[in-house]
Amino acid sequence: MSWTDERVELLKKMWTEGQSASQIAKELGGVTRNAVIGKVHRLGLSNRVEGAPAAAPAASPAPSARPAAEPSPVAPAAAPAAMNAPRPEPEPAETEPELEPAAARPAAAARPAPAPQPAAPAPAMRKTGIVPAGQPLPPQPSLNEISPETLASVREVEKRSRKISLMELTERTCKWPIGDPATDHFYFCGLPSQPGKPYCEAHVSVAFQPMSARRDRRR
DNA sequence: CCCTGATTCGC
DNA sequence: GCGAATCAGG
Repeated sequence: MSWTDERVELLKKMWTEGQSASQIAKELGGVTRNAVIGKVHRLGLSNRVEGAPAAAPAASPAPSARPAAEPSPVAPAAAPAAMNAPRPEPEPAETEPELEPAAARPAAAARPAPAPQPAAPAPAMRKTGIVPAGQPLPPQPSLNEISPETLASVREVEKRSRKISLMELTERTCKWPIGDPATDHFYFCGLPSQPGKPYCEAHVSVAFQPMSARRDRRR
């Protein structure tokens, strides 16, 4: 493989968007992330600053937070297929890469995760009256069990998700489903999952919640 | 161990 | 110019 104009352009685009070198390499095919990085430097666009820190931080296991206790899963296998039905399209289109690093994950930091109790079964879906494609949706945490901050960060993440298909899921990709499985607008988050967990940081914070937090929020 | 980008240097 | 190997770091 060689650096054709097209490939270079895709490289530039993805790098500008904040994609990691490995993701770019995967997309291009036939090159390693080293090749991508090398090319990036030779092109002189190494300075990726200027409001585009997107790349999923491949976070290292937080040492201080989350001691020994594991939070109780809200609905591990269940899918939050349609968090709220009125949502039209998750499509970010070709808009600005508008990003805010710090604000993107406030909820995760704000959840110390105390000792968990046995998880209660996921509550049945609230009567919203909207069933997009005829098929019943899987059980999912109701909206009033998710803190507004967490919800907001999740929505942000979903805009930035890699939108991968079932076949593209691996051990280390977030398996959080987005959209309605019965429609064309269905995909998986695909961002790097937390080590040992099926979801990325943001979705872990929704799926795994301490009982106390859930109790406090329940109505 | 997973990942990130940066640098070096033989080709 | 290219990119594997290596380095430094989260």
